[in-house]
Amino acid sequence: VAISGRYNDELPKLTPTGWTVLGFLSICPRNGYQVHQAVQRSVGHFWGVSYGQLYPQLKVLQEQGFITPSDATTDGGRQTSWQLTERGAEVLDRWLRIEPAPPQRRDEGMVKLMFADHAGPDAMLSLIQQRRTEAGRRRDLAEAVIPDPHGPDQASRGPNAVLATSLVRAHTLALANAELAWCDQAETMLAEQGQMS
Amino acid sequence: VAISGRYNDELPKLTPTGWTVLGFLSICPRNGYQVHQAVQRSVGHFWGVSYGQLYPQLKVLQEQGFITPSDATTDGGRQTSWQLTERGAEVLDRWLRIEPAPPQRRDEGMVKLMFADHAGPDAMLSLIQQRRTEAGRRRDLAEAVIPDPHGPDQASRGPNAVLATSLVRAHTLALANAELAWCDQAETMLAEQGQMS
DNA sequence: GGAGCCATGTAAGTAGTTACATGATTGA
DNA sequence: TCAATCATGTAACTACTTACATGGCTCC
Repeated sequence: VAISGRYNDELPKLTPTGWTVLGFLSICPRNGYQVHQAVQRSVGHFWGVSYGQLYPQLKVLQEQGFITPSDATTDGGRQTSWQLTERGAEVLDRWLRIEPAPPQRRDEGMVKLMFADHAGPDAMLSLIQQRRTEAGRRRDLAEAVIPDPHGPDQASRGPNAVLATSLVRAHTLALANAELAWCDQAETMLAEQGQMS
Repeated sequence: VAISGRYNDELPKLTPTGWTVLGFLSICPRNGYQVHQAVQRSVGHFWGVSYGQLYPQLKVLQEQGFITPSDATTDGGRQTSWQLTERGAEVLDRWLRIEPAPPQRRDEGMVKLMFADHAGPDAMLSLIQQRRTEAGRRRDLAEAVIPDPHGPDQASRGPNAVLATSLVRAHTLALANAELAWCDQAETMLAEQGQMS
């Protein structure tokens, strides 16, 4: 069934994390540790990358020829800084154009709230307050990140790169604020219910 | 090291999905298929339960003595309706009181947006529009669910049960609306950027 | 000379999805 | 009688996390 030499549009199989790593290396060369940091800082709350995934995936990316040790690895060579190859940039571009997997959420706190009436109003209140703290922290973190057009993450990228970063930040803020507003609403409703009984 | 007879506060090990199933059975007796439906309908967009998890977990729950075939299994016995045992209600209550796992998100679309400047403004726009459709669908679904105080899901539960359902619904709506608002904002910003270049 | 960060990895375990398989019941 | 829905399950696979292990560098 093979139509030889015509597999240009078949994407190599990488885990989602692998693609993410490739994406972060497309911004600037980094070692594994720095990739981890960058992920945490910028997309940490909707995409995690643990070391248990990171280093094996770096190896895979290299084997596929998508990344190569950077010229800038001036240090003794202990830590290796990785950069995209031309082929890496190519496949990344193609990956970006195919439809993303639908977002997944696993929100145990919300599930608990669904049944928390069994445990009484105090349990419900506690669940709401936990959300508030978490959402507040998320908002503060996102607010602290001011996209610096001259930082290593933005330099030598087009103006759209700054835009992309801003959009992601705005998204985090929008959702965090919505969550906080919901917390207020929820507490009010809970209090009202309490008065009636 | 065992202090005999004093392990009252150790919770049995179930997967998060197992607890969720137990929670849904605490509302009213159901068979596996119905649990799946109920989960989809009410918490589907932040908690999924696949059959590959569901049926094995039902078996575990039974082995632990947390659920038992319902008296209401009037049918020939082909499909079994499950209900909580007293012990099941007890452990559920304790599970509700311990702190929920932090929410997990895996949002590939957002990650792509982060790098989508490589692929051009059209790719960015497409990612935003996909989010819009998805968020719209989510909002419409949540809006359609009017908590019915007399339905099988609410009957014989206290007033707080209706409250809990409403809170979850409000949460879904709040986040979906925030997402939609962000989409508008994002498209505007993208258009502005386009004019400048 | 010790605390804390930088840096790289591996092994075992967990939680979950997908695809497959089967068959009964119901309504058009 | 055929399609759709109801109903129950298993096997293989995937992606990810946690815990562990190691060691260098830096600043106080």
